[in-house]
Amino acid sequence: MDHARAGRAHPVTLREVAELAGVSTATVSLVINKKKNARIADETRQRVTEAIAQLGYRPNAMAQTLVSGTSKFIGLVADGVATTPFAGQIIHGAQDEAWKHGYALLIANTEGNKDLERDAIAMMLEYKVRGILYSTWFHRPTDIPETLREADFVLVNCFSPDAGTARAVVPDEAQGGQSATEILLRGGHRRIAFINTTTPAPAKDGRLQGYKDALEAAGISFDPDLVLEAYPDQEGGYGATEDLLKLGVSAVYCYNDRMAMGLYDGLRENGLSIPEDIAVVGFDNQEVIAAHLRPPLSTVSLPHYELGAAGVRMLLGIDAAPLESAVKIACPAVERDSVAAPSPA
Amino acid sequence: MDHARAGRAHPVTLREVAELAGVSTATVSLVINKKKNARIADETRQRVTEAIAQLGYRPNAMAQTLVSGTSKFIGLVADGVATTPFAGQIIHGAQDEAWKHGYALLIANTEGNKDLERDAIAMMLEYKVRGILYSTWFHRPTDIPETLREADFVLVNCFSPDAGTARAVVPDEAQGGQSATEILLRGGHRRIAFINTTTPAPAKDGRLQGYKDALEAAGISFDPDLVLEAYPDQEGGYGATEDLLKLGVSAVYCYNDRMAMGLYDGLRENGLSIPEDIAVVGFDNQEVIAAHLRPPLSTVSLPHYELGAAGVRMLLGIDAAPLESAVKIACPAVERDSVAAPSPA
DNA sequence: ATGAAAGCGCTAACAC
DNA sequence: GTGTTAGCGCTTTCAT
Repeated sequence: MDHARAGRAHPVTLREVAELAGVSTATVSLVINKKKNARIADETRQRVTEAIAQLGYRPNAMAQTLVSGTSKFIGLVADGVATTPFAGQIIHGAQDEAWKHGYALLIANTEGNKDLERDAIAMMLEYKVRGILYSTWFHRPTDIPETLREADFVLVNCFSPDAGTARAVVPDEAQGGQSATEILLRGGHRRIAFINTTTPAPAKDGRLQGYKDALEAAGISFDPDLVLEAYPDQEGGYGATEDLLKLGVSAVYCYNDRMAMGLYDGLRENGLSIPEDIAVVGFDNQEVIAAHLRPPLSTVSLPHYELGAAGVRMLLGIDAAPLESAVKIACPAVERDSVAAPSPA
Repeated sequence: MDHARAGRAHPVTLREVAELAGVSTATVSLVINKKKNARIADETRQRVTEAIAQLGYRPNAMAQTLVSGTSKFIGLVADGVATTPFAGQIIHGAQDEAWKHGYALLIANTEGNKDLERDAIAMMLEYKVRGILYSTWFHRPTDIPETLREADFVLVNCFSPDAGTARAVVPDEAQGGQSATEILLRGGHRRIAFINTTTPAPAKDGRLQGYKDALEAAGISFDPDLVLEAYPDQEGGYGATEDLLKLGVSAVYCYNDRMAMGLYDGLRENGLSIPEDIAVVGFDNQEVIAAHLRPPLSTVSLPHYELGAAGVRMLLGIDAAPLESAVKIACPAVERDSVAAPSPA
């Protein structure tokens, strides 16, 4: 029988294992860490392994870290990703990738509270994290807390207004906007409206730019009258219905899925059906919504998971991370049924 | 000027602070930890404080932990809370509460992978966590991994089938179901349908029980014919419309918000309006959906944030945590506009 | 009121 | 091949 539980009362130490196995602590350390050029007799290794199992020994990571100077932790400070439905995927992606490289995630949600943020960063520094991922729940410029610079860090889903001063990874809004528009273009639409947000943000500019790019590539000239603006939620989308209808378009690209959801209601109230009477695409690919609207919404995905994963890769030096400008992650199109297949020519 | 950044190259140690201040390391340790009965001359304390600031000293938490034997970490292993939109609030609640007591959260998302789970728990044990919160993204019974017992732990949003063997905190499904039904009862409805889920789970039984309890308390006898079942998502709710309409009820209580969302579509297609023709309430209070449906959905909240917070309180011994049965957290009603005020008598 | 010294559990030279 | 030993940075008696 083993003593797997012994750890609770009095943690088993390396020394105890060594004593039981009748070897020195150095030897035990060597077999545990499977050092390549550690020539250990098979018989000895055997005895040690047994002793470890028998005592239910677990290395004390704190002691290991103390010796090596740096822990196997990666800190993730978030201003609200844990709070926000889908941005939580940033955590998920970071945690998976970190784990893959033997790191554990230490997270702190600050809700934008600067004091809390400072404390969180201090805590991470004290625990000798390998580095810190500083993330925001929506893509935006951000100030970099002074103390953050004491650590190795990368900005995730945000970037510094002072270029060349920090590594960062953000979604490629323009490409996303272009992909969204292209879904409509492929559906045979030529006169396409864009309901943008009223709120200033990189996404606002990027998604509009992508729309223009797609139009241009298709040889359609941009018509500013086809761009509406509304608050980026269901109510905003619903409220934009009337103005949209005056435009005489056959398709709409919405700034986000929530607006598309509201627009669905507005359109339906006007007796219009999707995609027959009007095609719509959203942006964000907010699962609960997009996948389950009637009809399911074609949209473009905000790559939160990838942002988190890329962030740790950049932090660990696995992916290149230029200081000059943020790395952009693609926003892949997710086609569902809110855009009909093009009618045969 | 200070050397706040010095930490990067060569972390400042206690010893260096001591040297600069011209005192022993013991003294520095004392002023840092503000020991109560440490009589330190004001002047000395002053010099130490200055030295700390000047060098930008940060305690090495690993060394502190090594000495004390237990870290200021609380582990959170989740089978998918980071992945699932609203269950992420468990992380949020746990993190806030942990922080409040000076603990940091170490999280691991296992996606239900048992190997990963074992590794995650091992890692937490090695980092000498104060305890572990073992959580699931939906309320359900769960097996307790052997190694988990090596730590202090509490189950969050799940419970052990073997009663009396683990501390646990779960949502009070029955009370929630009762509250949901009561919203309808208060709206003057007497003939109320319940669209339950087809998937077996504590929620299925609890939410039904609550419905029965509310009816009974109102003196209405339970009619099994008024209970439908469907898959717990939008499509399920939409698909149940037809059967529901045959029941001749004036109100429906849906197993969750997603079903309610689908039902909205079904009802609308039948020319029925909410809440005039039929009142509906959901369950879960999934923000993106419930708050933004047309009309906004009255529902009952799954207390994820509270579950996380209560979990750490139980772990730290702040809240009582009986071993016999899971602690239940209330699911508060959130009234919006999908149920009309009762018509005056 | 402050310093000296032991040691927390582990790793890494360096012996033998 | 394996043991000895010196720390990693800190806390904590115990002296003084």
